[in-house]
Amino acid sequence: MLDKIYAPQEVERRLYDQWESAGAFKCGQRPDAEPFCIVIPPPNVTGSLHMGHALNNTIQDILTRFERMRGKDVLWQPGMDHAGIATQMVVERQLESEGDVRRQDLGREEFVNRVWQWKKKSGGMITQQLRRLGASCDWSRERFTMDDGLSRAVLKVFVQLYKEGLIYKDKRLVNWDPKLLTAISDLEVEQMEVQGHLWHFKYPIEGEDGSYIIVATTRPETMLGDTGVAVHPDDDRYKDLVGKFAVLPLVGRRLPIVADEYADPEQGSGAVKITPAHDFNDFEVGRRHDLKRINILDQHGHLNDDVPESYRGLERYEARKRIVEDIEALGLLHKIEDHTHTVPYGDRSHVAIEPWLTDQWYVDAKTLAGPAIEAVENGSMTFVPKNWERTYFEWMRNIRPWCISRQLWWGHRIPAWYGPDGEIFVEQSEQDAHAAAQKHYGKNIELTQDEDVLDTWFSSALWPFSTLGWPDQTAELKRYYKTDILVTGFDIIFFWVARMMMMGLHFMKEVPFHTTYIHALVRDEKGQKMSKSKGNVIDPLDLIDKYGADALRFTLAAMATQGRDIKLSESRIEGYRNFGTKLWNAARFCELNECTGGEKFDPKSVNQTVNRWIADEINKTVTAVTDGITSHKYNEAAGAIYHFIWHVFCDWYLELIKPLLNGTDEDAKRETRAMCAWALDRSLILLHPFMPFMTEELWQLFGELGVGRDTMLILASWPDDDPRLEDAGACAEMDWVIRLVSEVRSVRAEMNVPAGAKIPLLIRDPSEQTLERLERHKVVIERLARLDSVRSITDIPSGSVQTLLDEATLVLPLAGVIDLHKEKARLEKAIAKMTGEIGKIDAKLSNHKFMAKAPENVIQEQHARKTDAQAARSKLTNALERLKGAA
RNA sequence: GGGCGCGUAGCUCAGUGGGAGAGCACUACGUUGACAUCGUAGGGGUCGCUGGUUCAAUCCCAGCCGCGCCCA
Repeated sequence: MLDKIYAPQEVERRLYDQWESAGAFKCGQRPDAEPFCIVIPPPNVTGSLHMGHALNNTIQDILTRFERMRGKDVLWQPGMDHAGIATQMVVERQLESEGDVRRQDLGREEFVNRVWQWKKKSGGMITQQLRRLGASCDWSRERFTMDDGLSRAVLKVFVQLYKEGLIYKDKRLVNWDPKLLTAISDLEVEQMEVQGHLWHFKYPIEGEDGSYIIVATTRPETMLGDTGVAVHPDDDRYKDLVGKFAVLPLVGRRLPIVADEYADPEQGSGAVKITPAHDFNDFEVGRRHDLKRINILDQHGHLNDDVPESYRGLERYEARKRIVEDIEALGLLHKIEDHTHTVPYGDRSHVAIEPWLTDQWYVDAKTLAGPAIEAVENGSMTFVPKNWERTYFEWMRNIRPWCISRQLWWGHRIPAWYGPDGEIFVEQSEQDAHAAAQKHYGKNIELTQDEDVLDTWFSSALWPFSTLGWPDQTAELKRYYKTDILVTGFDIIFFWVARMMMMGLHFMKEVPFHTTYIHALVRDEKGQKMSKSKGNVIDPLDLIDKYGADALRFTLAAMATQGRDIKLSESRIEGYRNFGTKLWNAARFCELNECTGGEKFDPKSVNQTVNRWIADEINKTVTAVTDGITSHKYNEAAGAIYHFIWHVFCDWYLELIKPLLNGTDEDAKRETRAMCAWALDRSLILLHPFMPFMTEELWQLFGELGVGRDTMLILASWPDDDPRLEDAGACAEMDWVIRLVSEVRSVRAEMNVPAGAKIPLLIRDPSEQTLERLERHKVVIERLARLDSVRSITDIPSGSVQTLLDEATLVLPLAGVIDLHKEKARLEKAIAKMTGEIGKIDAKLSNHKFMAKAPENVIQEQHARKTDAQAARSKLTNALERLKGAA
């Protein structure tokens, strides 16, 4: 006997182990089958499961399990990335707390060792958490971006792109993080709006005593690096000054006054100071006018030795204060205004980023983007929902060089070696570099390797082919590339999707996946993105502990509507937990009634109307669930199986078959048991991708009760839509039964007939068909509607309540029981509703434009509706008249 | 400033060019041994506002109001 209560904690662990140890997740076991491959968006090795992962991986697992059951050779490729900055920060913090040790104290090699130790001990917690969610990844193929194989891919890609001129070293302004002491890419910078000030300084004009040009700035401290002043060429106020020089206060440097369209006449004074070494826009202006670049900051954001002595070593905000004071003391402070502007912050360090002039490595993203744009334009890769392609195009068409070097120790070290004269040798190994150097210099010479490592996303960009074995031409690479679908959130389109497209097309000559499904972001109740720093995260593991993984997964799937973010509410999860319980109890019913299957059974062979009906209903559900998943409308698929199990199978089918199961017709009993078992099995199959644990548990338990199973549910076959099971007649008939029962129940409840009381049902004006149906379903109708008899009549007893079912009038003789006032009110309400309905239809039918232009079937439909409504109203009116007569 | 999206029942959200839906919450009543994590019945919405297209608009179009996100 099934336990009274389903206990997810025990079941989930046991079944996951069973699946994994049986090799159910492994790819390559169906060599003749069509392959299906998803690569996981590699979570960060320092990370733990959050709601975004839960949604992302639930969707991937639904697809994976679905396609596996459809018979494909499925690979869900798991793994993690090494998260350069995040991981280095974690280990540095650990060293600091353990013994006040800095990484520099250990040296590079030892530090990297410690990171690997950390990874072994504490990294990758998330892969265990994904197991708790039920993720059916092929863990035997788990990869890590710092693995030997993936590192080899990184080396090969870097060297090849360098030799093709698509990677180069350049001295440019970068986004410098003065806390983490590394460059970061544009994407790792967050623009934050802050309340600041606009300081207006007077810069004296050279050789014109008492004459000034006023410049406005949000960053006074950078004035020490000014090398020019720009005004708009059309700005009449300053026309005379162009070509002259200003004198930089505090420093004394001569600043050429140049005409440049970058200067906005509306902004501030219309004149802008130019600091080419510390501002991206100024850098461009400086380049146009050949202005000097003077770097005044060190790596920590402190003033360096290229400023007047008294400012050297000052921290940037301290310097700002001092400079404003000193300018004011000189009488050169014109005014200070409040000013809201955006300031770049590091997404990891949360400190203001400095544009800083350094040597860094860049990828020529513009060139690589070409084919990646084209692949989406020509449909080789499609976004679902489609409108995300606009976002993709927008970014790709305006893409800038990608800064890939990082001043870190944890990551793929850049395979570039320098000779004593600065000559660069980029090769896949030190040995090759030496060989190249030997050739270049004609002798053996000492080389030093570049100190920097690569952006983590550089290796992630190779993920769809590096995880499959590239650069080796493995069987898996051949079989599973291109992969089928990438499932991810929109926040990662630039970071990852775009870059995988570029690298995949360049190195594999084919897109990495034909579809990118962009799912919602799981937000908090205020619609805010969940983040640790905001402290608004909901831990999915807490929800799994409380409700089970199945309930969480089902909730996420049911809410995964395209184009809308998910605001998660716990009551919804509770509701779907209850859905699981409902199924569990239905299964207990099946067990109690020996509906456990086992024999070979053809659902087309059944005779009972109720059984033909449920076969048709299941068939419809197969179609709905299959279509929902294949069209990525997971909410529709989840809704379809939910509705079937609860509101068709449990609410009606099980109730309708109770008389048969308790009856004496052995053939009908046998048939019904078999059909019921089959229907439950189908339900388990269709629900499995969403609720893998409970369905597998029931599948196996019923296998033990029946004559066993050929496979675990995870490997069972997904059904096809089967037209043979369609049965419109049975559906119409059972629909009639259901409406009859519902109608009687409704009247009883409104008339306050005690739930336990059995009453007679009389039917007037029944058609032949109605009489046949009544005869066939008499027992179940009496049972479900709590009736002691059902018969047809010609005269309506006084004091009866009447209601309508198609052509027939249902009469409940409740004299003495009914509340006349209530019944009168009920009838009047029903009549009013019909009158309203008729009025609306009449308005249409009397509109000659409607009659002239509406399609014929719509007009027919309106006529039919009017006829029905009129008939209904007339019967209701008769009933009301009779009631008045009785009173 | 540019782009994307959202305003439908008390809450969270589906949906459709021709008869307004779900889950939760709420109200009443609980029988017939699968299920109180449940059953039966019920109340509740001028589908953000204003115009337009159409025989017909909650749905398509425009504008407005409110809200969110991304990019500059």
